[in-house]
Amino acid sequence: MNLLKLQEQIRETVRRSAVELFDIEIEQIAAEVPPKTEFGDLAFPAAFELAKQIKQKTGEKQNPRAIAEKLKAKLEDLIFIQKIDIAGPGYLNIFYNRSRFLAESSDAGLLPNESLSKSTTAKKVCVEHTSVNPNKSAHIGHIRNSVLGDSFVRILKASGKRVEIQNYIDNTGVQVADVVVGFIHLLKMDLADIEDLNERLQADGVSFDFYCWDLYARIGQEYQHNEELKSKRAEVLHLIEEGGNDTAKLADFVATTNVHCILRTMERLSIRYDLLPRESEILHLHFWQKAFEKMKSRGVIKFETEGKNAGCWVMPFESHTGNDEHDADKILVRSNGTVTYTGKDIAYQMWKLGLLGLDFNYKLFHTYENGKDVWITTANESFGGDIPQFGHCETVYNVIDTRQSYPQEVVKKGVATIFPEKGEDASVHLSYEMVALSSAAAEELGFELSDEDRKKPFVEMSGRKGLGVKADDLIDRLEANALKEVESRHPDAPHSERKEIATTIAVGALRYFLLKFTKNTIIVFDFKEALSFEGETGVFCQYSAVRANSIFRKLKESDLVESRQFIRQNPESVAEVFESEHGSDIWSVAILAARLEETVETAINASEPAILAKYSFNLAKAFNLFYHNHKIIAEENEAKRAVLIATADLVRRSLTTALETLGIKVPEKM
RNA sequence: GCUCCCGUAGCUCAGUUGGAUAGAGCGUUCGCCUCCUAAGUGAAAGGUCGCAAGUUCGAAUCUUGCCGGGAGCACCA
Repeated sequence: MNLLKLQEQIRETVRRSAVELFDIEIEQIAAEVPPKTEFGDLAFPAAFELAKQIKQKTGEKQNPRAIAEKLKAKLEDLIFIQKIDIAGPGYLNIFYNRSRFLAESSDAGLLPNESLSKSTTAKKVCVEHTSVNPNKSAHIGHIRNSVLGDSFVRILKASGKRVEIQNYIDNTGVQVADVVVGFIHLLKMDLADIEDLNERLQADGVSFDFYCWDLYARIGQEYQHNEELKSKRAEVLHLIEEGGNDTAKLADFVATTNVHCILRTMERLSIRYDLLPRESEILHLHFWQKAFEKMKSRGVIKFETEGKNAGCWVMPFESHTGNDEHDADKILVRSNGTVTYTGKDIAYQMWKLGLLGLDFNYKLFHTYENGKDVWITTANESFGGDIPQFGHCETVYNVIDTRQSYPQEVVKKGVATIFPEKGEDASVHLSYEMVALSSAAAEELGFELSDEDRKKPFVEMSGRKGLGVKADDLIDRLEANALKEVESRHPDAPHSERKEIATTIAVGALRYFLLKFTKNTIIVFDFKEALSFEGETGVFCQYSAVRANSIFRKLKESDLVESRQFIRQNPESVAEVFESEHGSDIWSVAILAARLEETVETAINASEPAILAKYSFNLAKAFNLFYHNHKIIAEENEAKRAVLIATADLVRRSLTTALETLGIKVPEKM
C-alpha cells in the first residue's frame, strides 16, 4: 500500500459516503496536505463543498462540522487510518496509522511505475530540448533549456512513461551561415584550413565552439559597417541549403564539430539524447513537400493572389485577429517559393507524431561514456546496425523559451488543423522564461553598459554580441570552487576522487540553481548567487543525503534488516515511539519522504520540475533537523532506534531518488 | 494597437485544483561542534501579498479596471 493508493481509497470512501448520506455526487474530491503535522496527514475540505451543494439542492442549511462528523463515521473503519479530527470550520483531518505505515513502506519501492519506462512496446512520448544552433558554444540560457528538458524527461520516466529525447540541429540556418561567412570571407579559410585550425585548438586545449563564439560575435560587429560582407550571407545560406558544394561541406564540418562540442558540454551535466534530427534532412528528404501536399489535399492552406501576401501560401488563423500592421494569417511559403521556418517546423512536428508518411535515414553519431548511443539523421542510406524506431510519438513536448510562443502556437494549431483526429493536445509547448544577466554580471564579463542598460532590471544575453556566460566556463568555475573546498575537507583522499566529488557538486549546484526557479520566472543571472554552495542549493541537498548515507556506513549491515523486522513485529512499541515527545517530529520526516511519488505526479501535471526541486530541498531540510535532534547510532532504546533507522533509510532513498530525477548525483562523501 | 507573462519581507524567490496563524534562501543581529560530516543548526527582526472594486462561508490564488515592469505580434530563426 503506497500513499497514492491509500489516498485514492480514502477519496473513494468520501465520494461513496457523500452519495449514501446526502445523495450528492462530488466529481472531484479535493484532498490537501495540511500545513502542519498537528493537522494530520491528509485533509478534506469536502464538508464545505457538501454544505454548499446541500443548500443548492434542498435549500436546507447544514453546518459543515456536522457534515464532517457524519463522513468521519464512515471513514473510521479504514485500516490505515489511526484517527480523524474535525478541525476549524469543518476540515476532515486524517491521521495515518504510523507504525503500520512505517512497516509497509520501509522496504517498498518509492517509484513503483518507473520500470514501465523501459518497455520497448509501450506508447512513447517525445521531448525535444536543447536545439542550440550549432555555430557556437552553449551559454547559460541554453543550459536552462537543456536542464529543464532533461529533468522533465527524468520525471516522465519516473512516472513510467517511455520517452524519446530529440535535440534538433538547425545546421542550415543563418546562424551557421554567419560563422561560415566569417571563416570564408573574413578569415579567408577553406575546409582544410579549418580542419588544421581545429587540430591546433585541440592541442592548445581550446574548444572549437569557443573559437566560433568569438568569431560569431566578430561577424556581428563587421556586419554593421561592412555591407559587402553582409551581402555574402544570403549567398552562403543558399549554398548551404542546396548542399553538394564546397561551402556546404565546410558548413557541415563547422556545424558537426560544434554539435560534438555542445554534446560534450551537455554530457558534463548528465544530459544525453536519443536522436539528433537535422534541418538538412528535412530539406533534402523533402519533408516539406510531403507536408505541403497533405495541407493542400486537406484544404487547410491557401494561395494568395492579391493583397500584400500575394504569391504566398498562407495558413489562416482565426484565433489571432489581424490589424493593419500584422496579419492574422501565417505565411508558410514565401512569394519566391521558399518555405519559412514555421513551415519546416510543422513538417517536423508531423513526423514526430507519426503523421507525415515519410522517414529519415539514420546513422550512429556517437556513443557516450556510459555506453548509450545517440543517432543522427542522414540523407544517405542508414547504417550502423540495429536502428531503433524513432518518431511515432503520441505526445510531443517542445522545450522552447516563451519568446517563441507564437510560432509554437502556429505549429500546434497547424498540425491540429491538418489532423483534427490527433488534436491540439498532442503538441505541448513546454515554455519557460529566458536567462538574462544582472548588470553586475554583464560588467564582470567585461561588457560596457550604457546608462540606459544600467537602468533596466536586466541585460538580455546575445550570441550575436558575444554577451553571455558560456556553460563550460561556469561549470569550470563551479568545479574549481568545489575542488578547493573538497581538498580542505578531505586532504587524504586521492586526487581523482576529489576531482570526481567536485564535479558532482558543481553539476548539482548548477542544475539545482536552474531548477529552483519556476519556468515563467526570468532568471537574472548573478555570479554570486549561482556560485553559492550554501542555503537553498543543490549542494545543500547533496550534503544531507551524504550525511544520511554516512550513518549507514557506520551502522552494521544487519542493523537495517533488524530494524525493519522489529518494526513489523512490534507495532505497539513503534506506536509508542511515535506518541512520545519527539514522535511527531520523526513522523513528519518519514511521511514527507513518502510523498515522492505524488510530488512527481504533481510536477508532471503542472509540467514544472521546480516542484520536485523544492520538494528535495524541503526533504533535505527536514532531514537536517531530524539529524540534529536525534542521535541514531547511539540510541539505546531498541524501538526508537529501529524507528530512527527506518526513517533515515526512507529519507536517504527518497532524497537520492528525487535528486537523481533532477539529474543530480549524490557523492560518496563531501 | 493587440496577445501573453510578471508585481508577495531589504534582496532573490516558493506558495500545485480558492482553504487553517502567507513561507524559504540570502543579507542583518545574537547563539550552537567532547556527540552519526558546521557545505549544518537554533532564535530574533523583517509583510497594507502593486492599487481599487467584485464573486465566495472563505481570495496572494478567480473576475474587471487601473498603475508599474517584461516578452511577443516578420515573406528572421
